[in-house]
Amino acid sequence: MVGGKAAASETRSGRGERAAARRTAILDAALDEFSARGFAGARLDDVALRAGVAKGTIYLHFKDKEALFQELVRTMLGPLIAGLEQLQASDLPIRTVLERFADLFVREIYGTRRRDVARLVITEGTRFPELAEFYYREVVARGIGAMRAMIKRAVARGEVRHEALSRFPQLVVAPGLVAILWAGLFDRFDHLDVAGMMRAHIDILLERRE
Amino acid sequence: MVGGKAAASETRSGRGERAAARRTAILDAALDEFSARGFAGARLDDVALRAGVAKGTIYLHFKDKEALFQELVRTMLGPLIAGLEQLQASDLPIRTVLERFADLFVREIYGTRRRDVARLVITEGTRFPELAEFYYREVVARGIGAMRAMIKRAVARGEVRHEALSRFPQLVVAPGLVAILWAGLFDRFDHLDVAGMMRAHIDILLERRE
DNA sequence: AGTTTATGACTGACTCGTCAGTCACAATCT
DNA sequence: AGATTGTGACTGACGAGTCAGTCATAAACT
Repeated sequence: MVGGKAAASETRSGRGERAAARRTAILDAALDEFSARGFAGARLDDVALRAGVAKGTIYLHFKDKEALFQELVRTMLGPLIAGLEQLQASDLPIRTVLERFADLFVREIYGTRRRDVARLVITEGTRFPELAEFYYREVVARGIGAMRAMIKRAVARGEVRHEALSRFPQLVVAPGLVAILWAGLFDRFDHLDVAGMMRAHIDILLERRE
Repeated sequence: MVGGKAAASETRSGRGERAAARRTAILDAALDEFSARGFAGARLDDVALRAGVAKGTIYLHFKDKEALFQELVRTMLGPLIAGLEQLQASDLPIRTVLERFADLFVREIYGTRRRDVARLVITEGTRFPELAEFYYREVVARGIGAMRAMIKRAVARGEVRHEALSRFPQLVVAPGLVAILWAGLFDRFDHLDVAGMMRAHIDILLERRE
């Protein structure tokens, strides 16, 4: 059992690594509990239990319940921003951009636990003005801005006929939101083919008929 | 004496009327509190205070906190269903239908407190499977069904070129959802012209360029 | 090397505020 | 009067946050 969690041999990985692993375990458990019960409904006792840690340990890593929640969102959604900036920079045909965007969404958000984090932002955002602002500044404003810039270029090139789209980039993103919420609320009654919907959406925006 | 609430056969301003007024006051107050703090975060003491009623009175009208919440949703969203059914029955051009639909949405949902109720369903739905199911059956399934039927007719008539739209009626409704969520989360940073967005959306769906 | 001392990560029983739900009594009707 | 409706102090459970104490490991010493 080399490299077992017991770590009979320590070398460089003594306390620091162990602490980081615990932090991660707590964040993982917190995501499960917050997703299932919401911020107010989640119990830190349960988070501790699920993380295999004593309740007090949580407070060694996070100031309080709210800090744990915010840290969770930042940790999960932060890395996503890079991908956004990247798309904006490129000067590809709009169809390619939108297809990549949809693909990124389905693979990196809808298909992962980030979907639950996104749902948490949506459902708890109103009660965390600070979090909503962070999310707006770091993700939404940039995303909308990038989208708007790309659409304007595409309109100028004649790739997109609907000039109004650049005034309402939200229209481009709307189906993604629906997908996230539908998954949590109604998928058990009526499964939604998200990838198919995104494809249809792009075809409509770009006026490809069938 | 069984049908208590319906028996308003007494004096014009009898007890039945007073009771109904109290019930309404409680529901109003509950909407405020649930909207502001979510289901778990709302306090019945505050609901009572806001309604100008003693806490015990709430329990004369509603079994418990959850029943109050569900009753609130049912009361506010129930009447809406009628409007939906009506649109479905008509055989108007698709553009007219969509314009009326958008108008109905902006005036009767987005512009009223029903917007908050809708947000509550979205944000709390996962924690109330029963409510989510009610909402799916009574509103979503019917709405999606009606929309699908109308789009199919429109496609057959040549009014709509995107056949895929009938497979994903969610695409038609998506901007409405975005509007509701945007209002609660980001409107203070960046105001969204909802009516304008809905108009643009319809133009895109129906391929009117500008 | 072995032995001792220092460190701080970790524990979990405890405290203390909070809040859904109750109930004995009061007010208001008929 | 009796019946109905309303009240708000009270209770019991629950859960966030604390802290005195434990123990594995690292550092210092011999």
